[in-house]
Amino acid sequence: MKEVKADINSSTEEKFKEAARIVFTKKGYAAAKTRDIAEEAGLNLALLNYYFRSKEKLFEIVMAENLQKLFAFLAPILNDTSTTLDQKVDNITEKYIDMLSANPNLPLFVLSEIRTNPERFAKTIQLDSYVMKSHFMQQIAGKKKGMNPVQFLISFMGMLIFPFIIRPVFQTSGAFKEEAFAQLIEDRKKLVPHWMKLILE
Amino acid sequence: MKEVKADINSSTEEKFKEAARIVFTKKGYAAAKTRDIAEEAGLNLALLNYYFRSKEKLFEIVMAENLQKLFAFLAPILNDTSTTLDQKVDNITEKYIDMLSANPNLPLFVLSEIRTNPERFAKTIQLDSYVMKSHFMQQIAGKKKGMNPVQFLISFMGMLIFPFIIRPVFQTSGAFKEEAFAQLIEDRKKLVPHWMKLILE
DNA sequence: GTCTATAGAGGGATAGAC
DNA sequence: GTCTATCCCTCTATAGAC
Repeated sequence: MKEVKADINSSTEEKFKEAARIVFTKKGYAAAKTRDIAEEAGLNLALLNYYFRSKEKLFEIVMAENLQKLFAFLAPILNDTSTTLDQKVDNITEKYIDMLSANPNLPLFVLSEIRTNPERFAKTIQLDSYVMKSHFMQQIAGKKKGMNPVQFLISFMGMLIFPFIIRPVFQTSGAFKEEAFAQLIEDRKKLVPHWMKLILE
Repeated sequence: MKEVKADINSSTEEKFKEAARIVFTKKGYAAAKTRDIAEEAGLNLALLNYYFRSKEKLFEIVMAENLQKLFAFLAPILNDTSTTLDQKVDNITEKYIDMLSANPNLPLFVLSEIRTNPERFAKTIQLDSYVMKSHFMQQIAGKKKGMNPVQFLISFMGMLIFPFIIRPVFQTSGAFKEEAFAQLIEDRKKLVPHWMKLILE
């Protein structure tokens, strides 16, 4: 079914996946045409179906990797019983901002697709075990008695993710240059942990 | 859902616009079919083109009203020179959460469409005059010398908007019931202003 | 494995009767 | 103003040559 080539990253299959990442992320599933993807990959349209059978299948593969990027590496941090709450906040902030800086369009793309087609994700996302009942959440509950830990979680995630979501607005309105935005993001590595600790005190 | 008097709200044109709001918001521009909209409106497909000439035109009308809802009522609050910074924070929080509760899918829909087609919005959004240089931003700059007011603005907006954006994730993952989410949102009317004032101290 | 050509369905838009 | 029928282009997917 699949021929193993010398260089994985330049294989036909990988070219399609990379092109699909770009086109899907830019336009969304419905507006992305298989022709766009083939052109972006510099390859023939028929080959796309030869390798992936359908647009839908290719999308599922790309999206699975995106979800992996967004959620997977959080689990071990959230459930590390050897770190304090403050250390977790520092750690997550640093790692998440770096990851999002490398993939700035990921959050809005993933969230858009979940919104327009929730059924597709119903089985994929398992917040309950890894996040909602994590050591991290228990630490929050222990630290600040009156507070609902979910409130803190949503606020913290929002502090990290929202700037990337709102970026297109600043960009198209001309209110912000690319470099100014990058600097603003970088500054948040210090600001966000500081603020979140204020909230927890 | 909308049960107002005869004339305007039950006119054919208004039925299409209401149906378009629903279908566009649910599926996004590209995935929404004009046939879906006509069916949702309980009207004939040909009539859609008779009234709006094209799918694109109908979308522009609906989106203009959405942008109005999202941004317009902020301007007078942000530029009210008779209120303190704290009052503005309270005021915006209350009004914005109410508006978003009534239109929970609005933010993600609008942001998705801006992302997939930024050109369409380049002229529409004028952050500069009404927001970036507002009395609100000047008050922040005056209150907390070292801080970039934009950092505060993004964080504040994120605190208000992000829960609505992330909701589909909690919903599809089954981690949250509808009522639990509504309560969580309601609680934020108190929490968010409290937190934002901590950050400003 | 890679190509050209095309089948076949979907969907935006219009003609024309009433 | 509202309908039915239909045009016609676009897009996914496949057949079949090489």
